[in-house]
Amino acid sequence: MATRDTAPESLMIKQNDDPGIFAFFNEIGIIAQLSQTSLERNLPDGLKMAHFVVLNHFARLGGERSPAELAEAMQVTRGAMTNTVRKLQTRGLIDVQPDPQDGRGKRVRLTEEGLEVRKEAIAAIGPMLKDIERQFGAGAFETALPLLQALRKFLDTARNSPTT
Amino acid sequence: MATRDTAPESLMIKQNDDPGIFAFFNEIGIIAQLSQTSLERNLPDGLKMAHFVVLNHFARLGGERSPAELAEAMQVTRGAMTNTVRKLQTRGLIDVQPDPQDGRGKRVRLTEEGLEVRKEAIAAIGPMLKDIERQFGAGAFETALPLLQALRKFLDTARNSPTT
DNA sequence: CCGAAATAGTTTATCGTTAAACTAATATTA
DNA sequence: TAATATTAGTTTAACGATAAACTATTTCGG
Repeated sequence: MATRDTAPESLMIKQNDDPGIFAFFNEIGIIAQLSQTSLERNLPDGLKMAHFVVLNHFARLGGERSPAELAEAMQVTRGAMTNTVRKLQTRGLIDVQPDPQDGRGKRVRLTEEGLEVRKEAIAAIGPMLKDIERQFGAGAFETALPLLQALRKFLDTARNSPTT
Repeated sequence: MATRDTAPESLMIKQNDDPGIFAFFNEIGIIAQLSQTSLERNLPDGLKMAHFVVLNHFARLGGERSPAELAEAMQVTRGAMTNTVRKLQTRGLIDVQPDPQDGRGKRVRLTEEGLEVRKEAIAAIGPMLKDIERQFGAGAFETALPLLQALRKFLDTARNSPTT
């Protein structure tokens, strides 16, 4: 019995140990989730963001890459990139060849069909992005970008240094 | 044969169709992923962010909630919250009772052990957050927060309106 | 040169998430 | 009040991610 069926305020925290930085990461996580699912709902052919991002990388920067380089650029594990590359290859959106210089490696590049699908994808999600831009103003995102980029680099560095 | 073994620059995009807003979402996604795995590596007992966030919610705001309310607050599906609630309950970190007012519903609240574990979690990830704060200054995150919160609300609203 | 260490990529197990189908209970309304 | 619609919560299938173990090459050092 006792007072066991209410028990709320006694379990509350009074002190402010939820600084802005935690709220910040919290929002980041939720936005990432919501924006990803929103965008994927509009992407053609059940294309996922993981795939689109690779197509986009190639389309913007050209050339060819090893899977390891792609994993580094997208900041995912190589295992994850193995899956992404396999999916894109199966769909004919990228071309994968053994690296003639290195028996362990592979070389990946965009196919014309990949470029085409990427174009469709851009067209498909463009309106949604424009919508958001209209609501917040394009400048808002460009303003926030530097902090995000710096933070990303910091986290990436921290990840590769065990005891920091 | 043809010229099929180089094929790079012809597949490049010249026009700037990668506005800041896309880079923004790109960074958001990567930061979410990196920060989540970094934080989870330090959380006690293999506690995941999904679990910690629920504990934190209760600890900060007190009271009790239905699983549906929790799902709404965390911006995940109810199916996801079903899993999270089950895990937390199994570990004794929350208490789950049938809702006496509604035969379909449940009422969830924090246990003392849940509060304790949350405290340990805060202690475990605190240094990492402090580290980041030291690098960027606490103000940087508070400055960026309003945009993120507004964007989160926008995406949440858009999600619930099919044709926007 | 040859054995050890590093590197490229794959595989397996585990996990959290969404979407959609499903059960059970409550509201609505005709 | 009886039929219908809505709501709470669960379950299943599919998917992308990490982490860690594993294979196959290449590089490096003695």
